[in-house]
Amino acid sequence: MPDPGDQSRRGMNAVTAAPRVRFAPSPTGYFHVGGARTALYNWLFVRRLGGSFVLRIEDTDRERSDESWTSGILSALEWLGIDWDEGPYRQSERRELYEQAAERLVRSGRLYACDCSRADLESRHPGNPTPGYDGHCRDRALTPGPGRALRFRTPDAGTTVVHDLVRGDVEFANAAIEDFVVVKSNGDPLFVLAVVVDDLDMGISHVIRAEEHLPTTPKAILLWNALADVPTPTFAHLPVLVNDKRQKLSKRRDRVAVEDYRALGYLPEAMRNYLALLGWSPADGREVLSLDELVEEFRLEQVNHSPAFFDEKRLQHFNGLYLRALPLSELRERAAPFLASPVAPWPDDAFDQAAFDALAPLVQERVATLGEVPALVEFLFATPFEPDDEAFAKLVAGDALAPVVLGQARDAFRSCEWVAANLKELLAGIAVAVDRKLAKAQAPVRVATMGRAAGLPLFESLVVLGRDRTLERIEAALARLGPG
RNA sequence: GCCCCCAUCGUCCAGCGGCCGAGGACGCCGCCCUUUCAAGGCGGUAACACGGGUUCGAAUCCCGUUGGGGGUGCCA
Repeated sequence: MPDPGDQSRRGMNAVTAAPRVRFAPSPTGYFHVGGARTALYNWLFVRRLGGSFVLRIEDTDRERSDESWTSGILSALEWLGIDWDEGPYRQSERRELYEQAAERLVRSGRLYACDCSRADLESRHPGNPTPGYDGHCRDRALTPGPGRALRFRTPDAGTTVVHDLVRGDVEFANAAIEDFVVVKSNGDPLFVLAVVVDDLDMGISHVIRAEEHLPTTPKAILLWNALADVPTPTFAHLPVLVNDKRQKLSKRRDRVAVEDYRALGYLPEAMRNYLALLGWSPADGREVLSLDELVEEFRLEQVNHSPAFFDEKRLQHFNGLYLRALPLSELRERAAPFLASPVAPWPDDAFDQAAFDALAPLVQERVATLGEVPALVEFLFATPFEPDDEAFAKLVAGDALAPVVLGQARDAFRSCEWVAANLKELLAGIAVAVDRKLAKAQAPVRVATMGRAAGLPLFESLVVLGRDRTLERIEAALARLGPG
C-alpha cells in the first residue's frame, strides 16, 4: 500500500496544460479586501498563463451561509474587473457528489462512523483544554447512519508534505493529525471533504488561498489521495491581511468591505493596483501598474511571506493618482453617481452639469476619492445656501475687518467684467487698502460665498457662481453681521 | 496545550553572501510654489528583534531565543 502522504506523482499535472484555479469564498458575510486580494492573485496568475478561473461558492454551512452575501461577492468581483470562466458553482447544489465520495471512502475503510459527542470526549479527557480526537470509535465498526459522524482514519506514521509555491515544502507529522470529521452526524458534508471532491471534480491545478488554510491542507492531501490516483493540486498559501493590531482581518470586527470602499468613491483600478502590491511587487519596483502590466509581471513565487496591514492612507494615495490621471470626460462620468441622489447633499434638480464641468479640472486635483467631490461644489447647488457656522464665526464674525472687505468687494464686484483675473485684481486692491495679504483678505469673501474656510480657488468659483448669487451672499453675510 | 507560519523604517515593499555607512513608496515634519485647500517640487525623519554559529565576508545561510500571527474537538 502506498504511503498516503506520498507526493512523488506531483508535478505531472499542470506543467504543460493550462492551469485551472478556483476562488472559493464562503457567503457568510460581506466581501472584504482580503478575499478580494486572494481573488485577484488567482486571477492574475491564471490570466497570463491562459488558464481558467473557476468561481465556487462554499456554502456547505447552512446555518451561516446566505444567498444575499453571494450576490454581494459577485458584484464586488465584477466591480474589480475580476471575471470568471466557470461558475459560480454552489456546493449546496453538489451534495450528491460529496455523499458518493463519502460512501466510497466508507467502503474502502478510510472513513468510519463515530457517535462520540463533545461531552463524551470531555468525560474521557477531563480538564484537557484542547486535545484532538482520541480515536475512540476507530475500531468499533459502527454502521454509518443518522446521529453518527464520519471520520477519516489518518495514518499513524509518516509525514505529509505540502508543496507550496509561496512557502516551499511544509511538513506535517501524520501522527499529529487527528481522525477528523468529514461528514457531520446530520449527514452534512464538511468543508474539507467538499473542497477536495470539488477540486478533484473541477480539475483544479493550483489552489491559491489564504494562509489560514495551510494547517488543514495535509488533511486535504490525505483525503485527495484516498479518493483518487491523480496528483494533488499545487498549493500557494498567501499571507493574511491584518488589522492595526496585526490580527487577521475579520468580517465582524474590521470594517473593510470592498463595497464600502466603492461607496466612498475609490476606483476599482486603484483598489486593484493597491491590492496587488499588498504582498507582492514587480521586480523593477514600479508601483503604478495597469491591469495588463499586473498580469504580465505577477508571479506567485515572488509573493511575500509575512502578513500585511491594509493601509487606507496608501490606498488613498493610489486613488488620488488614478483620479488625477482620468480624462475629464471620464472623471465626469465616474463622479456622476456622487453628484446625484441619494448621495449628493442637494436635490437633483438643483444640479447644473455645465457649472460642475467648468470647475471639474480644479476639483480633480483636490480629491483623493470621488466621495469628496460633492463637498467641493456644494456651494453651487445647495438650496438654501448656508455658510458653515464655525467658519463664519471665525473668519467673518471674528474678523474686525470683514465688514470692510465684504462691503468693498460687493461694491467692486457690482459692475466689473465677470472674469477671474478681474475679480482677483479687485480683491487684491481691497487687500492693499486694508493692509492685508490677499490670502487673508479673501477669507471672509470665501466663507460668505462658498461657505467654507477651504475649497476650490475663490475667483474661478465665483465666476461659475455668477454675479447675482455672489452679491446676494455677500449681502447676506453683511446682514448677518448686523449694523455696525 | 499541541501543530504550523512569520520576523528590514510607524505602514507597504526592495534586498536572495561582498554593489548596504540598507533603497523606493505611503505617512509624518520642514521649505518652495501659491487667492484658501490641494496638487507639484525639494529636503528631512525613521528599520535589518535578540543570541549563537557557518564564512575572508551575513540584512541575506543554519540553530536557538523572544515576539507576532494562524490553525486546532461535527465553521470555512
